[in-house]
Amino acid sequence: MEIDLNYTLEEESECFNGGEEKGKGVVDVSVGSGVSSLSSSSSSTASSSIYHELWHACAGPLTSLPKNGSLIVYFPQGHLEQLISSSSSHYHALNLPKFNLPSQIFCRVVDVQLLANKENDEVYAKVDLLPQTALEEGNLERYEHEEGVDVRNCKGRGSGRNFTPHMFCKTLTASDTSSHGGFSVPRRAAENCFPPLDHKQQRPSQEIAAKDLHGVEWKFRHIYRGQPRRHLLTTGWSGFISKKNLVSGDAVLFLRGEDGELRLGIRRANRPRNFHPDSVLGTQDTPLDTLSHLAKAASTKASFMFCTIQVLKCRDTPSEFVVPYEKYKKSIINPVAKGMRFKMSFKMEDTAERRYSGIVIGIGDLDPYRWPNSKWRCLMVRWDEDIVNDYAGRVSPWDIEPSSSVAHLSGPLAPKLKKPRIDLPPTSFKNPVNLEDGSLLEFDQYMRSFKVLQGQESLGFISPHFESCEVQRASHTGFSESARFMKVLQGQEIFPLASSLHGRAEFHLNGATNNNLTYNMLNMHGRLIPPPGSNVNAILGAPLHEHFKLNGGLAFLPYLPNLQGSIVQSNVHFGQRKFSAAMGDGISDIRSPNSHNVQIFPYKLPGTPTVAKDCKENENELQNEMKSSCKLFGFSLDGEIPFQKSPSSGMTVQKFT
Amino acid sequence: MEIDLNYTLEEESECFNGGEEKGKGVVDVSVGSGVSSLSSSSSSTASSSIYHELWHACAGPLTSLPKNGSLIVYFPQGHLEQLISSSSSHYHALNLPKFNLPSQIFCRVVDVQLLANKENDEVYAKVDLLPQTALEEGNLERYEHEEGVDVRNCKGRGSGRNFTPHMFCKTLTASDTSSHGGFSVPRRAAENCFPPLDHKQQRPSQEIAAKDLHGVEWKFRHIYRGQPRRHLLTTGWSGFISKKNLVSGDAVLFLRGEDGELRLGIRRANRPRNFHPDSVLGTQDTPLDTLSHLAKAASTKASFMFCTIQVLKCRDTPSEFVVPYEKYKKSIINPVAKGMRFKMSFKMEDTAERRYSGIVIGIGDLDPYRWPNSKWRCLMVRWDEDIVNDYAGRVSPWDIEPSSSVAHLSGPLAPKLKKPRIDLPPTSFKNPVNLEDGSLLEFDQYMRSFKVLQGQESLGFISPHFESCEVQRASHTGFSESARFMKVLQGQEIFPLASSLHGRAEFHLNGATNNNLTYNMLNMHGRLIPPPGSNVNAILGAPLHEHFKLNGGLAFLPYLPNLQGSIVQSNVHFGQRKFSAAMGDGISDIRSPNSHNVQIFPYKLPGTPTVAKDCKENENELQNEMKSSCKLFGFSLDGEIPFQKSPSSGMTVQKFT
DNA sequence: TTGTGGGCGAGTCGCCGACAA
DNA sequence: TTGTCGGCGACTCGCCCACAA
Repeated sequence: MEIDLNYTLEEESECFNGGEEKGKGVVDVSVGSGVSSLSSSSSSTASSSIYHELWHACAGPLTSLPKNGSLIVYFPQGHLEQLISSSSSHYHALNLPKFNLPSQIFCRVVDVQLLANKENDEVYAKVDLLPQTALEEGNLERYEHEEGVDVRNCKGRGSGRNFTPHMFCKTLTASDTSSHGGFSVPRRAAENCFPPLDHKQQRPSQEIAAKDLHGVEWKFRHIYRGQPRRHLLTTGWSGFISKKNLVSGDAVLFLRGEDGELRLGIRRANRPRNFHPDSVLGTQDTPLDTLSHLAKAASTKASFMFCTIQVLKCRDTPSEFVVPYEKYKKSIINPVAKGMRFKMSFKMEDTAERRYSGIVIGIGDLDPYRWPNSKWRCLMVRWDEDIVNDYAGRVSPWDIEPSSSVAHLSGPLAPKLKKPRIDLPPTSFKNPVNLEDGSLLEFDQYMRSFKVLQGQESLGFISPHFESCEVQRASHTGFSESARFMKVLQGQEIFPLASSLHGRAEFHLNGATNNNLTYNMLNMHGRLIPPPGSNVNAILGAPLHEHFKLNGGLAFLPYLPNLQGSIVQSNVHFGQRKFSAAMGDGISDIRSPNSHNVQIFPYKLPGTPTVAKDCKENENELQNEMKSSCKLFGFSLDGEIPFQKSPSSGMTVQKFT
Repeated sequence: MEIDLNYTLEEESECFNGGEEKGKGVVDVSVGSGVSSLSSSSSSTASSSIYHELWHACAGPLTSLPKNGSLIVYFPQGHLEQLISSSSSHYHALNLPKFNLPSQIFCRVVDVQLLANKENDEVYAKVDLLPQTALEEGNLERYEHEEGVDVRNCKGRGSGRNFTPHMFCKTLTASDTSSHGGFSVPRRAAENCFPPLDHKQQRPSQEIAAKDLHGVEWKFRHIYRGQPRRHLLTTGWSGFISKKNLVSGDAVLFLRGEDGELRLGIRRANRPRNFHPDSVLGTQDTPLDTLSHLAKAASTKASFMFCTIQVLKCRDTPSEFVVPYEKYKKSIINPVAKGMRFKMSFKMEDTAERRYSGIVIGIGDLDPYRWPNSKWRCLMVRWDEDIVNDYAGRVSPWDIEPSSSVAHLSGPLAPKLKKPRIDLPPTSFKNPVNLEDGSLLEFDQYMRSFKVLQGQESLGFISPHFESCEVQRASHTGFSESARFMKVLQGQEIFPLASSLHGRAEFHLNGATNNNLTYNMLNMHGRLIPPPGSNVNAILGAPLHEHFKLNGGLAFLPYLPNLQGSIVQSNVHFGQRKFSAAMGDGISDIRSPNSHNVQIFPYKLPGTPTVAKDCKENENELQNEMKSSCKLFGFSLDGEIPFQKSPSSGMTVQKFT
């Protein structure tokens, strides 16, 4: 007899989309004696336990959560960093106001809830924190058995070899996700997790039902057929695939509870974030919410504080802004010094643990404007090996274990400085991070060596129009962040002069004819460098006549999607003259780099009243200015500069097509 | 010969979804000599003009825009109000920080751009404003021909009767939007707008192509067939419908330019906003962006300011926060006084204009915390007729025309006060706004009459536990806003004691046994009232044993989706005791009112250390407290109070199912 | 003149075993 | 043991007209 599940599935899907009758939208599994509001009939503790397991299975092996009741140190800065990197890119750290929050807050964890995003099934945790206002750093009595972090490992991933007998997790194949057929269940998995079939029948089949993290029940037809015989999920499967937006490479997992109840979850492949930029907006928490939330809690001295932690599966976005107090304390007791060598271990996706070593090359604030004197990622480090994750440039003191041997910066690095084997000419200098011997240079050392190589120290390189800025710090970190810029340049001729400076970022751009142009860009808060983890699809310093149609004086303004919505002031030194420009929120769409609509309002000299007043004048002046400057610096511009603009809106940068 | 457009349409749709090759994502039609970046071959002015028309056709007849070059007064407060009401409900006015911006800024309009949302084709305008810092109110010379607002009317809507010969607009029928067939083109429309068919053929057909606001070209097969003959769009149509998410009731419009170029636009039916709460998040502008933008502009005294105006089609969400200077000036010169009668005209959807009259019953700040001394909607008014739009309770001085006859409040209203024919007992008092004679009472008058009716002024009504609050204002406005609460109560027994007060909102709840309970609720900023235009799906004052399973002491906490994410502190007077509770961001999902997950942290008395510390204690105390209080006020609770909670997270309110 | 519905051909979905990795 | 493919039945989409409002 064939089982037709189509009708019931139709019902299910309606429920998932907008209905409210079955289950709660958000699963609430309190870690303590919490009641899972999804448990319908069976014992509440058993139900709670299987959800707990399902949640951790979905979260993956890398997830660590603070322990209920433990003392922790909470870093709002890190929290916001995570929120910003995970939420829509409309938010940018630089756009957030300064809230005058303490950079660290001592708290007790009073509740941990395991939740799941209703839109995309992404798991996250909500942690309620109770500030310990009476506690100051250090005068807190040692808490017995203070472990602070509750680590649960999900056993393995990928096909086969699951040591938890009642669970399996399979990475979806192309066949599994195609519209041509169903889901091929691994034999062992079906035998362990699904109810036994009646093998007396010729093609044994049954209906199986499994609830997801939201309590929504999914029904599938489970059949054992084919030659050779195999387990398949057929009817109902394609609906599941499309509703959950699963693609090959994602994984599904099934769990069987003690009572035989089936649960299923999904774990998406590590696709680039913002893959569906609009659908990820459905998250409940925005950086603004969190900030104002915290600010209010702080300003009113509320006894309770709420803090939602989004657990991310992406390895290089650490969610470690809730640090066990003991761990924090240890790192404070043994302060880290510049030049200190250290080790740090990373858990890998495959449950392995890798240890890397490195050296502390500086100590200082990540964001001195908003979070002065913060310990969050205050250590600038250089790794002995290449590391591409978010710990690349900066770590927090509690992340690392100091090594016994303390090296001085001038020691092991000096030899490298003496013989920098850089033989690339500057115009084709594509990747200055990885030098020939695979090592990394201190930034200023690199710069010096570079200048020596160029033999240009007194020539055009530091030309009269170069306004040297107060380099408060020029470190490997800065350099690494510059390298991020460079990574996306795709062969364009540009190299960083200095970056990650407090107050300003300087780029030294290479013109088409090997003449230099100093580009000085800073936003209202004095920082340009995108926050760690963000991708910059920047087009920096494209030669004027090659990539852009020049509609104004500032066609080389970079396209920085991360700055969308922020006000950026750029001061451009062009020849002897200095141009200032304010770039507004005109960058229209992240997903269409070709269609950015940057509005530039040039005002040639300080004091020039307005552009709107009389643009015609400025336009002509700018025209001449441009031409003479270009000539001065060796740009050859064929014919007239196409100088089109609307009279009142300044100028428009358009990509040349 | 049959024309197969499927392939080309496939191409189109790809372009629309993510491609970047064709056209700009956002149409830029500068009002001045701006260049439409969509114009490809034809004369730029003609192309610009037809886009201008298309934009206005899509915007509808109610849209008014500030004129380029004109002087205006800009009200950030109104701007935010509009942004908040149009964007996702994650934002709430009360969550926004105080930015210390001036409530009004004198500006010159330096550019107006007509734009369209890429996600949903919603039209909006971007207006660049240049603050006139030198100008103070009044010392600005009169500007010649200062009209300030550019009103363009889109001719009509709905089927038929279009007076613009080269354009038509048709509301889609069920057949038009079903997957069963194509689009039935009105005869006149096809003849006027589409290229003529070759009627010598038996079934004349052609391919027509039209560009939408984004410059994306849509191709359709246009055929003249059937018995009787009619014009149809077939191949290509269903793709358009599904890509644009059109449903029956929405409208499409076609425009033919001078050169024969076809354009098409859509105008969606006035569905309730937030119909697709997640997809509307795709808008570019968030309240935060705007606020920080403005704050920065103000703090850095930038010469330029950007201001994006989202033009809304919904009639009762005015976008009039950009006011022509002359209009503003007039309203200042002739100040409005309390008691003054006035007229005000509303443009209707059908191009008609209706005039309403009313009386000014008060003058004062809408939001004294953030925008003190603002003229934005500072007039509290009562209308002679029922008005349900956003002007119901408050208008701005420039919205109204003062009538010649100035009436005093005590005059015409006194008779009504003397004989309030209210004969509804308080327990069944469902709708106090519309009294029997259809008129409205002043709030305090209403309250007085009510008390007289009750004969309770010295009894339980103002009971010992009622903590009278500083009623800074009790006006019709306040009352009207309370009425909004009431509108959604659906027969529950509740009436407002006072609301829209500065600093707090008070509700007097009716218990099941006709005993009173004072519920005093305020958020951290001292305001509870939702912003105008928001819908409150509140469940206020539901009798304890009837609608809720009581898991804690505060089961009657209202469900207020608009407060999602905000911290609300509620002080509940229950018997002689006062309970305080902080409600966090636990309300989990707007769309599932049954699944709200309010977390309440009760602290019975000020000074009780924490809940987390030892909940058991408080739990028992609360149990007893609850019981005796209930007894005191005549609630009958059957058996034990089901007192379930997780030990550390306080209490949970669950809807009884 | 135009909205709705039945007829019906073409395309897609999804269940099946064959075959091979 | 299980991923992919061809075969093929069932279903839906969408073009056509009839019919009626």
